[in-house]
Parts: sequence; C-alpha cells; structure tokens
Amino acid sequence: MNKTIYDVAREAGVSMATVSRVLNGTAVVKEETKAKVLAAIEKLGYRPNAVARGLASKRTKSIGVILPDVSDLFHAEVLRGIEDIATMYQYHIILTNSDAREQREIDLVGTMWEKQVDGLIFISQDVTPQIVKTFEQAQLPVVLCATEDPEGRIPSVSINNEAAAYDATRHFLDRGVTRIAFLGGPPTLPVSRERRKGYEKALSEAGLPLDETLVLHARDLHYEAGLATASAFLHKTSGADAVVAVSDELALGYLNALRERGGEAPQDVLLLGFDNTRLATMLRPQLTTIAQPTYDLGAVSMRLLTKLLHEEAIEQYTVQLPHSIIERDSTAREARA
Amino acid sequence: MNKTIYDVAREAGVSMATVSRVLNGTAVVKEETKAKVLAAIEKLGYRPNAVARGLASKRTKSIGVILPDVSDLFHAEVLRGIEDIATMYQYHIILTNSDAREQREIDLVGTMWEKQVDGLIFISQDVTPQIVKTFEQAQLPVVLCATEDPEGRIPSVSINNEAAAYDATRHFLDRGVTRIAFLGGPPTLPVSRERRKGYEKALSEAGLPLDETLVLHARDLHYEAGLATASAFLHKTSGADAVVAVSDELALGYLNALRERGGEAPQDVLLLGFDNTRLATMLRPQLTTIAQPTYDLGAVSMRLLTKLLHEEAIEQYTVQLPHSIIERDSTAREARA
DNA sequence: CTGAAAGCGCTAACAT
DNA sequence: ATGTTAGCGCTTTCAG
Repeated sequence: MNKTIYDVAREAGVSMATVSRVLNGTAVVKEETKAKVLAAIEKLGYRPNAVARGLASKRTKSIGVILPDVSDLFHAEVLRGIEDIATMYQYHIILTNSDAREQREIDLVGTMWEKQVDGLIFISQDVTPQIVKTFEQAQLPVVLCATEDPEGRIPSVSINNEAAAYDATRHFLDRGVTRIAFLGGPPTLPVSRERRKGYEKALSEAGLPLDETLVLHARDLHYEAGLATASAFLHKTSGADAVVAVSDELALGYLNALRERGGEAPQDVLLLGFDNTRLATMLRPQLTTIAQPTYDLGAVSMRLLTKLLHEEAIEQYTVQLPHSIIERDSTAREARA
Repeated sequence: MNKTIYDVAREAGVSMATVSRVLNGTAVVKEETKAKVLAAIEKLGYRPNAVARGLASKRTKSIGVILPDVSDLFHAEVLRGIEDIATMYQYHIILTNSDAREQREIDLVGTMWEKQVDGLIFISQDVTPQIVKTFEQAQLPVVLCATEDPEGRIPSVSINNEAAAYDATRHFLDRGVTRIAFLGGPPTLPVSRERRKGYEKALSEAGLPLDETLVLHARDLHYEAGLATASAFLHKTSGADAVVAVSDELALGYLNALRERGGEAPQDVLLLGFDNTRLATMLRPQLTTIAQPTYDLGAVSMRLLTKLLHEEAIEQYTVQLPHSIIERDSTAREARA
C-alpha cells in the first residue's frame, strides 16, 4: 500500500488537515510544525494523490487539448506552445486527435468533461454551430486555437487569415506582378475561404479581374494534395507569374509538380507559402512564406485559458496574433529571366 | 450542481449499485431494469465522473507519455501511433515534454505517479541507470519506446539500430562504393553510437579500414545541426562517394551544405538518411532512407503496455521492429558522372 | 494556528 | 438480480 496523508500526519504528530495546509499553502502554519511535516513527507517519500485531490477540490489541474492530428507539423508545434505554458502554470495536458471529424470532436468534449478537465483548448479547421453548442452545454472554459468562432462567442487566439492572404497577394502586386495564381484547400474550409477572400480583395483593389483559371483547390493542406492538384491542373496556371499557396506543404507540392515538367522556382514562377514551417528553410530554394506565430498560437491560447480559469482580468477574449511575410529565395526576382 | 449516480438511481427507482453495474457491465442486470437505468441516464444527461471512478477503483484509464519534444516530427508521429491504440483501448494520454533533460525526466515520472496514471510510455534518447531506478521505485508499468534499457530490464519497443546502419553501409558496399562517410549525432548518444557501430562493422567485414576523416558528428539529429556540421567540415569528407546520415534531417543538412559549394546529390555523392520521415519524399531528389516504422513504434509500445496492464500473456518484453531500406533518387547511380 | 468531521462521486465487497 | 455499506485520499468548513 502507498503512503497517504494520514501516514504523514501520524509521523509528524499533527492532524491531516495540517499536512494538507502545508502541502497547499492554504493557511498559515507555524514554522516549527511545518518543518516537522516536511520532514515526515521526506522521510516517507510521500506524494499526494492527484486523483483524490481532484475529487475533493473539484479541480484537476489538467486541461484537455483536442486537435485534428498531432503528427501534423503545424499542430505539433502549436501543441508544444500549449504544453510549455501549461507546465509553467502546473497544468497537465490530456491530448486527443479528432481527425477533424465533427462527431468525434463533439464526443471528445464529452469525454474531456468526464475526465473533469479544468478547461479545454480546441483546434479545428471548422468550428460548427453544433460544436459551439456542445461547448456551451458542457460548461467548460474553452479557448479556440488557430480558429475562431464565427459568432465570436467563444474566446479564441488566431491570426487574421484574410489580411494575411491579402498581404501575400499585395506583395506581388506591389512589385508589378499581376498574374497571380492561388492554390487553396477545400473551398468549404474556413481558413481556405478567408485566405481566398484576401487574395480576391487585393486583386480587385488593384483593379484586376478575378481569373478563375488561376485558382486551384487541393483536397487538404498537405503536400500530397498539393502535388496531386498541381500535377493535374498545372496547365491551367501556366500563365501565372506567381503563386500564393495557403500552406508551405502545398507550395512545395506545386513546386515539385512544376519540376516534373522541367520548371523551377523562382525562375519560372515566384512561389509563396503559408505558415513558415521548418520546411521553408530546409528547402532549396528557401521558401518565401507568410509566418504564423505557430508556437505562440498555442502559448497564448493556454495563457488565455489560465486567465479564464483563475478569473484574471481579460482585455481581449478574441485575440488575433500578428502575421508577417518572410522573403526568401522562392520569390527572388533577380533570378527571373 | 451536476448529476451524480445517485440522481440516476433515484430517477430510475433503483440503487446506485445497479446503476454502476449497467455502467460498467460488472454484473448481470435484468434487461428491464437496465432499460430503466439507461432511460434515466439519457433523461438526465448523466455522465460518470472519471475522477471519482479513478479514486474508487484505483485505475484511471490514463497513461502518461514522456518524450523529448512533440514538435519533433519523429516524436509526433510516434505519439500518433500511441494515441490511436490508446483510444482503441479507451485510455487517455497525458503528455509531457522532457527536452531530453534527465532530471526533468525523473521529475516527470513522479508527477505522472501523482496523476495516478495506469502506465507510462517513455521515449528518450538515453535511458540512464538513474531513470531505470526511478521506474522501479515508482512501481509503474513502463514501456520504453524507440529506445532500450541497456540492462534489458524494462520492456521496450525499438529497432535494431546497429543492424540498420550495417544494412545502410552494406547497401553501398554491395554496389562497389567504398569511400563511405558517416554523419552521426553526439558520440555519446546511444542511438548514434549503435548506428556507428553498424557502420564500422560493415566496413571491417569488407576488409576496409575505418577512416576517421570520413566520420562527422553533429550536435543533435536535426537539420540545423547537420547543416552546421557539414558546412564546417565538408572538406574532410570531400573524398567520399557516399554518405550515411543517421537522420533524414541530417542528410538534408549535408545536402544543402554541399549545394552551397555547387555540389548535388546523387551526382557528386550518394546520400542516405534515416527514419523515412515525410521529408524524404517531399525533397528533390527524393531521399533514400532507412525506414523506421515510426507510427508502429508508438502503436506497438502502447499495445504492449495494454498487455502489461491487463495481464495478458506476453511473448516478448523487448521487441525489435523490422527496419527496411527504401531506395530513392538520392542514391541513383545512373545519375552519377 | 490546529484539529475534527463531513463529504467529493464512485466502486466493490458483502448481504439478501 | 439488486441493495447496503464502506471506503478510495484528499480538501474544506467549522470549532476551538
């Protein structure tokens, strides 16, 4: 059998309540008795049982994280940000993958509740009304990470996707490049839709017509999808001088499809990605990209959640982190013919 | 206040024990009363409190995962394997990053104990005696993943690193390539050491002397380290016809360093990596690599842990998964001058 | 400043 | 087949 708080109390010659007090610092304890307790704890090698503690206090010091897929580089990096701040505030992470399936996401909120997590960080490509409803029923503090609630009722930390794509497109326009292709994800996906909106806005502001033949949609944001889509439809965009891809992986897929036909960037087309994943610097040419503060997205989400949990004052329930454009070789114009 | 098992019992007109029974299937319950209970649960929207359950049953259905860094592609993929199997067996994952620091690893085992996890999956570059001792004191079922206990006392799932590097080296030797460089990680790191052993063994079997000038050590297994080391010492290995790098990222680092001097693979050197990360197919040239069954490493570890937890029969406490060599363009000899 | 006692919500004997 | 009754190990009033 394992040591309990009773054993410590007996060993120290005090009551269990006192032990609890020195453990939690919930009340002042005389230095002398505190020392006795600490000694007893040390001697017995006692460690408090967090489960019992959770039951009695109704706070488990654990928070749930629901995300589509940890093995996705972007999510893994966000998660690292979450975890670091969680550790800092003494919270533990209970992690689950949703595979971006709505029903599973909803079910997971339920099992997270069963686990009595103190709060939830939710990462999804699409925060549907169903899901929002689930959050409200669950009565759990939730922070959306890298997404927003369209209705704005759930606290969130994200970037302004429309503005980011706008900036990306403007980057080319400002340099006199006007035939700009867009490689997006599924048209229904909010991120993809917002970015397309930014792309279109920049074009129309510049007085350019939207040329549908320059718009491609991959089935998701991964490399394989980018390669497949670009391979199949490269001819559509053959007139393009530049490509805005909504993820670094998609950009690379486009590039490799181009290479299959003997093309190269930036010589044949200027190429810009999204996310500034490690990939961007590992490639040759290095990839110009819109940097999302990936790690910070997670870190700030977790920080916001701690504020929610500790009822600290909160200025902003919906925070948008700044993005930036990082210029690298894939858009180096000097290299162009 | 939230619904408890009492509320359900009252609503259904039975005792709480009966509710518990239909919830857990721990005893036969008459169909009729079972239906009443289920109806009551449904009506009240009752969900069992996993914390209370954990305290009473002394099993939390959660397992701890300690790994160096989730944002590392390899670990993230292993983790996904763990998580999938965990979900299948209804376990939850409590995740923590150790940053490969021994003291932190040891501390984390302690906090995992506090959380009353049913078991632990431990991923580390170096399973020191200190850590093994910690496991034994903690009395926790542990499975080492992607590493082994040198003493063989802790169950583990890994690959045979020495054999893998041996095969990689032989791959070149069998094709008449004899000047083979080795790009390893820190010499003290077990993985790196074992792989070097395999490299040396293949050479000596072939009657070739070990040429120290062909051996490079990066400070870790990441791209940046590979680039830095290769940039600084490329001249040392300039006579090499082939390079065995102990990770895909390291291989890419070498390649990009080579490119800085106008070189390219496979034209100037045949290049082989390790791990078969997604990177390998995303690059051009695509990278020949030793495939570790990354996902399976996690999945099999978790499966082994469930066997430990459920006291199922176990044939093998120390399993080695098969590796394989995947030939791609980076070692295509036809392309060589 | 410290102790006694009542739960937290559930499982698991032990009865019936 | 179902009910009764102790706890699980801790936090948290409430007294003193």
